Amino acid sequence: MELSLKIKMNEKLFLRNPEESELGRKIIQHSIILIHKIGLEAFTFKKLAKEISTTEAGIYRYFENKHRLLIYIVEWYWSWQEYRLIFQTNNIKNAETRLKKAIRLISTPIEDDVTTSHINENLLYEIVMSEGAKSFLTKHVTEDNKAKLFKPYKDLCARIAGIILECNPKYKYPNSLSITVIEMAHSQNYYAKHLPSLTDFGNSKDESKIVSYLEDLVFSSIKV
Amino acid sequence: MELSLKIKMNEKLFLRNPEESELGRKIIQHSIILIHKIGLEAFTFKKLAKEISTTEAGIYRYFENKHRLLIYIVEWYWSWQEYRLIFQTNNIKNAETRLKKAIRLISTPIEDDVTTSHINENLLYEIVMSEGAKSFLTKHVTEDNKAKLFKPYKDLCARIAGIILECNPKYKYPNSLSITVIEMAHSQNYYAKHLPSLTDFGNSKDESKIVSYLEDLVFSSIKV
DNA sequence: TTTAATAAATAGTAATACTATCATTAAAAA
DNA sequence: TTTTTAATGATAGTATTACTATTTATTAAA
Repeated sequence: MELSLKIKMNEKLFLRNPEESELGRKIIQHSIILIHKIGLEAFTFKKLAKEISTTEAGIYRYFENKHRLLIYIVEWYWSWQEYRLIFQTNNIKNAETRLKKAIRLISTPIEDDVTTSHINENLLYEIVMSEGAKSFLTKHVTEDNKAKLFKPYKDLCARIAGIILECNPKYKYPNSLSITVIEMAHSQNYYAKHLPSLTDFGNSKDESKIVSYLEDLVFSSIKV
Repeated sequence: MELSLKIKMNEKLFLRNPEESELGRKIIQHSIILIHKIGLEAFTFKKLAKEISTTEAGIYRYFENKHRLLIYIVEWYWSWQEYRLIFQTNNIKNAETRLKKAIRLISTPIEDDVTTSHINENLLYEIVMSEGAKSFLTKHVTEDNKAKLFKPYKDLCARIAGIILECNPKYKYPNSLSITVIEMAHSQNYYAKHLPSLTDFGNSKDESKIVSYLEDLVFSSIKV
């Protein structure tokens, strides 16, 4: 059996669906590679076009601008994470076990669980870590939010918040705690790598310590 | 008695010290106003120059580029926060009381405690909330970090981590918890304002709820 | 086969992010 | 007082970015 995961993205994110053509998929694939390599600031449609032997205008036919493309790949990532979470916690009755699994999943990227064709989830994880926040830290968040562009992110947050509530129905801040864990899972990894004195994980790259920290944080808070 | 707080900034941040001239102070003052108004992306030295009736080249004599200017104002803010923390927790013996004070301080901006001349701390707080992370989310973090540009941020983190350790010397993640609180103090406020479903604070703008959440988070973790 | 739609290639524009030059003014040193 | 220095101001110029528009080529349906 050969599986191919296809995530349906919000149509407002693109002008032409990149999943439906060879060029479109190449745009996604190589924008991930290129943003990872040179960073969002230096990334331009012209450079991307060169990489995949098309023209700048060719890419503009798919995406309005690079910020929309960023939201596209970041939200694709969150959808993918929610899918992984659903898949991997399926059939686990115990809410605490599921919560632990969730924490582990969002803190440690690799473990390729499904072949998602042209998208390199590892690079994408690092992009989300270092560029992800930029997708909503703009003057037009409110509009973008109204257009439901951040739905996957909010869905994942709500799902983990749901598990938190299952563990302790009386806990008062499930959403805030959920987003705290999601954010910290990424930013603690970023700090460990680039600004280690902001963490207690040295340069050890030891992700299991980050998992321990987040588990401790969450389970202390909800007191189970 | 008239006090005027002057924070000494890392010299690598500027080409000419903006604190030492009328023009320099105007650059700082109006860059805060303008970034707050139109956002970092739309902010340019040309527009700033127009605001303060000087030329683009005039601003380039003070700052290499807008990213350095961003780091300057963001790190000024962290220095100012550390100053406030030291000042306001002075003479408080009890570590827990100090920690609570610290949480309250970084979560609620206003309470003008000192007249810092040309800098509007309120606007600055909102800039740090929405643009602050961009100062280190770049491809050149490592260099910038080596140049000690982020020292004020790291100092504040270390100071709060210190208080955490005073409360519980055995707690294993003082730095991570400290930076979690600092970050969340800002991003939960940002979410409450722009993406409320990611928090439990509705649109109520009720900062005291954020304080309660963060207090709960911290004191549950360190278990005192 | 013609026509209509789709995509690719080329060209062009306004704005951005700078750098360089030179003139003016004001303050400090000789 | 004159001279020197330093800061500012004014002007111009460049490469790149972020687009838009037009034309040309390709393919698909009538």
